[in-house]
Amino acid sequence: MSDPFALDDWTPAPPPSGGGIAARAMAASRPAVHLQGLNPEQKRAVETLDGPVLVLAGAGTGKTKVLTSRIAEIISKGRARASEILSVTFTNKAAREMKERIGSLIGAVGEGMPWLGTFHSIGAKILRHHAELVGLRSDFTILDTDDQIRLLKQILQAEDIDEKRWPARLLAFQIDGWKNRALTPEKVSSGEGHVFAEGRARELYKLYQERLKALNAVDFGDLLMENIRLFQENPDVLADFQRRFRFMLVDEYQDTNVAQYLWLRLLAAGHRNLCCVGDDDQSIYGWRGAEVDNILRFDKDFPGATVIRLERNYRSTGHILGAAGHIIARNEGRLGKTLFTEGDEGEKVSVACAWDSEEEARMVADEIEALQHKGHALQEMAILVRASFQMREFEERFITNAIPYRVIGGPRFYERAEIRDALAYLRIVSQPADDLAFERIFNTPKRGLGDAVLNALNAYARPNRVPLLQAARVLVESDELSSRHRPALRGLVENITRWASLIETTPHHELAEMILEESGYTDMWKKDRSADAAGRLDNLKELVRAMEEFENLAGFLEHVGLVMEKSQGEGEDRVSIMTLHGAKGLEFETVFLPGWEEGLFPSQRTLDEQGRAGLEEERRLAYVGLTRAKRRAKLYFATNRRIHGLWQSTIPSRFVDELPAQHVEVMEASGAYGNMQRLGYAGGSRFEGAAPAASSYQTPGWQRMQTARAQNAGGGQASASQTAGRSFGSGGFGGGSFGGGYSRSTGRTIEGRVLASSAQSSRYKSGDRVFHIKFGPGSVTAVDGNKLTVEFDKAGQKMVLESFVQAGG
DNA sequence: AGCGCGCTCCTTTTT
DNA sequence: GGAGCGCGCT
Repeated sequence: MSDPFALDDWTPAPPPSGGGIAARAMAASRPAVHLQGLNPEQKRAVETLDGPVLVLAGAGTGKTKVLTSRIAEIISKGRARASEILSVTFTNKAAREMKERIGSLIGAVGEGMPWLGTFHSIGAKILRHHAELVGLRSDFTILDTDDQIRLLKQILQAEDIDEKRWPARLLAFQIDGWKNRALTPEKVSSGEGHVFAEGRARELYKLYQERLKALNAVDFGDLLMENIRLFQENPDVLADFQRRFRFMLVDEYQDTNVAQYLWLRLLAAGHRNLCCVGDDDQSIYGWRGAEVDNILRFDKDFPGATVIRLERNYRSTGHILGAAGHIIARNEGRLGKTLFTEGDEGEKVSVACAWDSEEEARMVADEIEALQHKGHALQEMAILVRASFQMREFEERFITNAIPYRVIGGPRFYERAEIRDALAYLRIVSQPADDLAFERIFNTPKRGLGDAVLNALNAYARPNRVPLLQAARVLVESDELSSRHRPALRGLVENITRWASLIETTPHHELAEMILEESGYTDMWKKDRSADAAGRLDNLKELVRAMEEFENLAGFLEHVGLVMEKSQGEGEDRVSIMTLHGAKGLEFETVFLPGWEEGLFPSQRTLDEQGRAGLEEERRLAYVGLTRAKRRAKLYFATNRRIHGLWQSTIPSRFVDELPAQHVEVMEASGAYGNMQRLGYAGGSRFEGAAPAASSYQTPGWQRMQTARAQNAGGGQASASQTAGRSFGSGGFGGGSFGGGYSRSTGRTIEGRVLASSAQSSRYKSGDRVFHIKFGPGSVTAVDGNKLTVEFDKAGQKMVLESFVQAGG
């Protein structure tokens, strides 16, 4: 097995040379490639190496260029080796991009950037190396959201908490929230602990952490939180890392949460060479724990920090920047930047009104076709929506118009049921103690094993503190199971054992193929008549193919949860459909922004839950959307929209009103739709009469809109109260991950319901009278470890487990 | 153990 | 409007 922590990687570097002579000579002898083409601010951001630096990089100002050039600068000046630079990103995509760009900047040296990665992958790497210090083994499993919820469900059931009233998802959300703030169960304030299940939240959180430890598992939040604990409890370990990381770089700093901030602060306390790059105006992840405050107070957290603003935009036209800048200027509590361009003004941002969402989609589709005829590539166009339910309408329209499109987002590859099943097989083979994996595949494909068998396994496993697989091994040798269940379970156990024995000798992707074949898993899908079965089989093949890129099974499993992504039809000329969130960091010639209506965008729910802060975040989202456009931004709103099945009349988003008239052009309704449009919005819209004059922007329509808005809000439409009353956070998490019903039938564990008294070895001897739950009274005739041979009064001679009998009878 | 009905929910998403 | 989930029936 290759060790990702090559010893060399961990030996302290020679003392900092402050720019070795050789390095300096090299730097002087040839022009520094990485400094070419940087503007003065960028150059300053690249060359200010010492001390804390905050680079406020507006949209399209060359942020990634600065980050990668800075790394090149550090290395070429000989200030640190590649292995002494920590650079963190949020997504694997960003990390990959940086690796590629560094590679092309500094060539072969770039290969050795072992500490470039996401917060989570770097956290995992550190944790694996010091697992024992936080009560884990180094082969710990990383649970994803799905596993997390399954585990919480078990705990809720064991604690007799009504899952209807207190859904596991809500608890998961709550726990994630605490972990985002680096709060261990002990640190959760008792007030906050009361938010769930009559004040039992804290206790449940604690139970959950105990279960994780028992399973040798961590969830995503732990990857950071356990790192912090590791550092705080082991100053020597922390000091090692502080010494090691001579330079630290952080991308998208505005998205960091409290835990990430603490982690960075601990590590940066050594050399203090921390460079954070971000844009407070693009902070759109507050709802999942990001603290804009981190970036706003950077210079207080890190006294003496150099703050550099990048405001020269290389992406968008003047009109687009003007519109975006005017909107974002309404936010309070920002550091303040004004983007400018030396390019042309370009086309004005257009705003158009549709009667309903169907017409909106049609207008967009027509526009796309018109642009296409003028020779524009579909690849350079994107539809950015606020919520994914808006996507369907566009897909339908594009299908009828035969416009090729791709939906970005959607369920991720490794969240798909068939992939998770396959991974569970690989996990149980590679880590026999992985109970969650065992439970998942235990009756998938169907083997006639259900809750009854799982309960029996647990009844043995828990008191004896052995994994379920081990319990199964023991139980199939006894008569505890009916003649129907035993062969099925035995078959599974023997298969797993055999597969495990092949790990060392069989190439891992071949082993995977063998497992999927022999377990009957591929057959299960081959027999499945549903429409998506073929796609699932393809996905399984894709999974096996992806495995080939990894060195071994363990290496693959480590990365799959954190890193794997689905590659979909890249390179083809298609229109992209995605959410505004998903569009961050991307750019397109033409951007369509539909659904600018009150309630949808800004989202009513965000407003209800987070008030002013929520509104500002929505406004940043609008800013992000507009600044994705290089040459054309086209906004739309509909006057009617079906929400939750009912038609509702809607009013234009306040963000439409916030657009500056001089950068905006109001589109006239064209052709057949015009009439409908007026019908739909009698009297309210400044788009009525459709005079695109700037003046129509200022007051009259605005006043009426305010009235309409007030009426809408006051009119007590169910939406507001309904929304407020609903518990939050229950939606979301990759809807499709649990696909078919089959995956649920793996059953659940009733935890803590121990059927038999606890087992101690050799409690019984020959001749003892015992009572068995199933077989009734009998006499022990032989003892073999924890297995008893009993002559039952009614059932005859059986071999049973000690933990299933009681003395007497 | 497996199917089918009916109830409830319904932003954004990474790791 | 539609999908998922749980329960209850067979």
